[in-house]
Amino acid sequence: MIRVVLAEDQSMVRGALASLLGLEPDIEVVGEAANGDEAVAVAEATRPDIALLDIEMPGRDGIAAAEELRRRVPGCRVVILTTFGRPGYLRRAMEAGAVAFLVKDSPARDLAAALRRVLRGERVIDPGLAAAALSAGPNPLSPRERDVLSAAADGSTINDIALRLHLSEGTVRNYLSAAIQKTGARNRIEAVRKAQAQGWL
Amino acid sequence: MIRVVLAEDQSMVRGALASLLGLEPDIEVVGEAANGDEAVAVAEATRPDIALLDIEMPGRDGIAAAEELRRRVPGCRVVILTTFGRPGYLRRAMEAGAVAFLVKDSPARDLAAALRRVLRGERVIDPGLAAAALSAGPNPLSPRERDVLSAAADGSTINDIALRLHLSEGTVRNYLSAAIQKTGARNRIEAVRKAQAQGWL
DNA sequence: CCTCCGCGATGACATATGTCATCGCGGGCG
DNA sequence: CGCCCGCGATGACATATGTCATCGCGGAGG
Repeated sequence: MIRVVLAEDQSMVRGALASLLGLEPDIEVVGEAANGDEAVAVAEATRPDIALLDIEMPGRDGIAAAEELRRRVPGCRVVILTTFGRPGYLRRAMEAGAVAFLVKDSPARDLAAALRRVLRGERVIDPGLAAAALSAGPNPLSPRERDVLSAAADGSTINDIALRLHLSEGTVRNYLSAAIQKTGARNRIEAVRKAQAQGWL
Repeated sequence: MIRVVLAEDQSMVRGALASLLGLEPDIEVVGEAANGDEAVAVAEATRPDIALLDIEMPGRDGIAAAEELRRRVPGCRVVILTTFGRPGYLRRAMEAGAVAFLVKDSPARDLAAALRRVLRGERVIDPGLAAAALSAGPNPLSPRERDVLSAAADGSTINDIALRLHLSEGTVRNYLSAAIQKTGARNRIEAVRKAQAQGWL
């Protein structure tokens, strides 16, 4: 039996995925979690073969959970299952020790097949996505540029960001300007959207 | 048997939901669709008791599909199942003829229960969400203000929007200014986010 | 009939934003 | 050691954005 822990914040989707995996005779869902912290705790308690993690979750996200799991539950292989095939997500997931990266709009039947391949020691990554991640290159934003761009995402004004990050307004403008250049955008909104599409935030 | 057509764009989630419903002895998934147009076509062909529709789908969305279904397949009851419990979505779904509105982060076991209640003629709506929709009031944005705000969502500049909508720059600024006032925002980005959170776009 | 409201536009104005040059500090690296 | 790079800052400048007053048109409704 392949023992799986499932982490996904939307309960209905989580329950549905559990039922999908339950159809397979050789797969057993031994634990469920609604966020990254729960996922680590449940995996420590149940020692599954595979942790199937969503990325977008409140609190600790799936990628951070993957890093933690590598340390705390070494025998557990991490599979990322996410809505968005952002190149940056794939890169970060691999760096965090994931062995497979699946997107939710591939066919349902692929899921069980991927888990079996993972248990045989294979890595499972969509070839097109892998190519996109490689051709897109690494994240060009410096840590501080990322902070500022993230802070700008919700419509905050320069002043808000400066106060929140304890920076001068001019500095914020400079970082924002740099981020706009590096993303090839024309203003901060485009920069935020492009960076998010790449998984750089 | 309750005969259900399922529309959801992410195939893995769609397959998982189908398997979840398949566990119920009195429910049968008789058709699946990946977008609103397919949903209408499949429902016309299979005449299900219930159409279970996601809102966010490419092409015709779940709400537009609900309207179409009311005309084309009158016996079919529409249930909306969506990620976001935005007040404006609920309102629009009800106006489009939906009889139930479920959010994906309620427990998986609620889904089948809701479908049974719907078949008994009940409406199923989360009380808290209903209250939020009523207290938020109707969409205060005029159709044109919505157009302009939507066009601004991707980081387009005033000039881009003016060209795209065949308006003068000043007019675009005026509409944008009005939308900012009505949403209580401080700039267009906040206005876009607030309007989206309410389901006004 | 008159009024209100949405649509579309113009002009003027005050700020906010984006860009650039330039500075100092400090850590890593050949 | 000298160089580069990230961080933080300042000042100046050109645009972009947001606000306001005001106009005309046309349809809906008291």
